[in-house]
Amino acid sequence: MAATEISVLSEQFTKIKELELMPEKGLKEEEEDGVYREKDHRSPGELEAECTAGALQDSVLEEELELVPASSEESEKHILTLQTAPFTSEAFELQDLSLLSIQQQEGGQVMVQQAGPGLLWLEEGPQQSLQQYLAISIQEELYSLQEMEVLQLHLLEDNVLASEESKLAGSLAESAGLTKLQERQEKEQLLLAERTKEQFLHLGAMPGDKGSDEIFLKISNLNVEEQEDQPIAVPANVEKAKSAKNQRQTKGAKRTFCCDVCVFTSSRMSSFHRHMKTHTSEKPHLCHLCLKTFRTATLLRNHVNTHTGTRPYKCSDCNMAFVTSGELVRHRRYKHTHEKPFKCSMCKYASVEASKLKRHVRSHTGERPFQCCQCSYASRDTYKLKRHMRTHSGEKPYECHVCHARFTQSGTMKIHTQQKHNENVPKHQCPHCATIIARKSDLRVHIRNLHTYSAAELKCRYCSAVFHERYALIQHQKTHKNEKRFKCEHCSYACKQARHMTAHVRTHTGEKPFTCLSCNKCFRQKQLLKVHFRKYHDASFIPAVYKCPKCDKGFSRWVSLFNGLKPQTFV
DNA sequence: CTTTCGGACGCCCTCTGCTGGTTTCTT
DNA sequence: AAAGAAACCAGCAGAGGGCGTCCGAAAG
Repeated sequence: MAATEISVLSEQFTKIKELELMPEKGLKEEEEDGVYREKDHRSPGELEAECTAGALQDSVLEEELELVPASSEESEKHILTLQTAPFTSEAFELQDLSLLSIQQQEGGQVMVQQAGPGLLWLEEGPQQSLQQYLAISIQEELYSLQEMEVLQLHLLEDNVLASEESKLAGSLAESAGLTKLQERQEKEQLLLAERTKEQFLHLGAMPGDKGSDEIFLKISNLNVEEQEDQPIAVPANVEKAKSAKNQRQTKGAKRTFCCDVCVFTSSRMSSFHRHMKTHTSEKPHLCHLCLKTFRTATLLRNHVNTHTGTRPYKCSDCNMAFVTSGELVRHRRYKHTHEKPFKCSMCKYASVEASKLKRHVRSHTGERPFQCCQCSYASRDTYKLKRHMRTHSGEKPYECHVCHARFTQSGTMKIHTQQKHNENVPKHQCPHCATIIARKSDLRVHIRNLHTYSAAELKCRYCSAVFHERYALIQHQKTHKNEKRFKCEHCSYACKQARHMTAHVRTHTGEKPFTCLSCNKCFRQKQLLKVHFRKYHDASFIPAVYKCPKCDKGFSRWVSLFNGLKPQTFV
């Protein structure tokens, strides 16, 4: 590793050494909860064998862990392989791991506890000292647990660092799927390691108790020099983590090949090799049209079909055609046979695809796994969350082709276009009255407001009639519309409006509430006062004069002029 | 080794329905 | 002119259909 990198990492380690020592709590918990109960009676060698239950486990040279970095020579380099396994706590995330400390137990086992950000601490027990600590720096990224298995870890131990070479060798060492290429690289790295007399530490992780976020790392040294002719086996399988007993493999027993990158296991070597290819980026099949590469010839052929438009699987009932037979079968279920093999146990829903049933079941369970990162909204599927995110981004991807108004959802735009720019707009007739409403949802509001039975009595404003439906009340009140329902108590006068009756009643009472501020003269109506004020007190007021076109005589009111002309034909 | 098949995931679409602000009509 | 009611309208979310693609297991 370059000197500059060393200096940077040394600085980092300087900070690490300033941290408080971890308490022994982790050790005690471990003893109490019995996580290591099964292992306690075993020798370190057995423990290591348990860890190396991969295909090539027998070749691993075991060595009891030495976790005293201070005793290491300054030139010594380490490779730590972090072995992960499925955890009982689903909430476990790697960022938690990056906060862990590692406490060493007998036999090279270590317990992991919360420590400081980005650091892994190795403790050795009661006799703690800074010299006895290891710190592992994790690159500044988030990793899945699977990724952790191939993660390069820098072991910071005063001046001791993991080298780039160590990283490569470590990656190889942890890989149980040994392709030829990997094997070749491995040998090269082993030779390299031998030259530099590297010491390999193997760090295996195991799950803690149920519900616990703890993981347990098991560390052993791998002496490269002593296994140079043997492939490095790495504790790889997941079953080991689940049940130690099941992992033990004896001669003659059927072997299980376990992928250390994912949870895949197989009893057949060929299947295992085929699976391991999925973890490589090798895509030897090239599309000569777009230069895209594919892992298998079948995938390439299907892809080329998308270029050529070749869809060999044609539906006999419609014009649709598909690249694969599976697509055709599914299409026929959707469109023609309507076969729906996936049935909901809680309702009558059935679907063509399992994923649709899974999505549907969430409407029963209320599960909303897709949480918006900007608000409290969570959706039941990815599409709804994506659609919801437009409310935050303001994105309006749908544009009306006529008026160019933009919309967040296609359906909103569709109804806009239909009702704003189409002539043949479908209308919705209210089943209870003659009202026609453009939108079905608004018709529903109309029915809710006007045609829903009301327990409370709805009384007519003008008579004693009572109704239980708003629409009936309104219709009834309209019957009062043209009748002169305001009748004078003192004479036969009747009118349509209350304000007219108010003014009329004053003719009986003599009330004149409108007083001129200039001459104190009183009037029954506001309008009369207004006319009076203009005529007698407003100097700027110019009265209108209506002249007769025949004799040129002037009148102050149009009506007077009109009456004067009445006997004649007025044009 | 290739093909077939089914499962799974993702993307996009439509239909539906509710809500609240705005506009129009009525009184 | 003002107030209230009803219709209009856009925004938004729920539910589900349909298809493209990838993958692994099994069969040929």
